[in-house]
Amino acid sequence: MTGSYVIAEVAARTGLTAHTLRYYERAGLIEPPAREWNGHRRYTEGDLGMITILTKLRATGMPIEGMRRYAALCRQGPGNEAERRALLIEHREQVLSRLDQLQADLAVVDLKIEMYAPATGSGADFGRMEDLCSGAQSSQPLVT
Amino acid sequence: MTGSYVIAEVAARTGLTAHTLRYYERAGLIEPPAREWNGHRRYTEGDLGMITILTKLRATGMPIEGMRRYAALCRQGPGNEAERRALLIEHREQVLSRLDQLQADLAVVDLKIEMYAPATGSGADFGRMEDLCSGAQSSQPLVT
DNA sequence: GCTTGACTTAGAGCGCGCTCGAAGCTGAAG
DNA sequence: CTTCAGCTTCGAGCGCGCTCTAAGTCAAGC
Repeated sequence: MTGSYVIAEVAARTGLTAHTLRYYERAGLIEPPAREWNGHRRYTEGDLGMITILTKLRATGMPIEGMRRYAALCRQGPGNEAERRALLIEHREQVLSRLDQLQADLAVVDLKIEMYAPATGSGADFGRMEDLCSGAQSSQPLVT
Repeated sequence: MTGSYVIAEVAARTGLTAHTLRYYERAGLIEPPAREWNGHRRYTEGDLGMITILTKLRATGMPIEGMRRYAALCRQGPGNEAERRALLIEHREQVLSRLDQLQADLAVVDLKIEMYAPATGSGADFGRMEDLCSGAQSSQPLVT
């Protein structure tokens, strides 16, 4: 029947390790799930869903603290959907600008790759590498 | 005369700190630059170019070790352009697949955002959050 | 002459996100 | 009864990429 998983099953389904799941729980990202009589965690389908969305937030670069805040809102129950939404939207904005930056930086790498291209008909001669990237950087924290 | 910078100038232009520049040097990413009589580093225009491309590699998620390998090839001098190119191309592949994954994960977040949308004409009723993300994950290391 | 500030070195410390180890309990299999 | 696998807790350790401290040198300005 749908809806009861021991930690190893959740690990298998979410791609996290059992260790990480416990860590997330300690960190306040996950509701402490119900326990069996012997103390073993029993995760519900809903837990699984929450964990999954958390992994997506993590995968898109949200720091643990942000996840914690989102999880706190969810735990508060209905009524704060606007806040949750705002949190996610702000995160999305950040991801999008990270994506933009990433593509810009990658473009420079691409240019460099072309400079290394074995002599093609296009006659790409070797410019000096420093001509590639002039001007001050964005002085951002170099987030990945 | 273009082409002589003390460390603070390089820091200003690259967005790195002087500390980080020295660290990169220690780590084998940067050629130890020439020194003035008093021991102060003097970076050339070429150094600046190299550092800049390194920051692009870093910004696109290349680990220090990869940068070190690229820098080593560059330091070896001409003749290994194919190798450098291959290294950069492999990196590009990785960045591109990271971008894909990032977009996929972001799409899930977007979906979630829509679920939180204030009641629109489209009548988005609240599905259960776990319906969003079913199935096993990619079990990837959750790279950012 | 003294202070200030930019540089030098070696090496320690930190923040993040896990990751792992040790010791202990339980239930089932041999 | 023994062994094994899988869970439990607590807390330490780790890898990465910086980031900072301390102590020293030198040059210029007041």
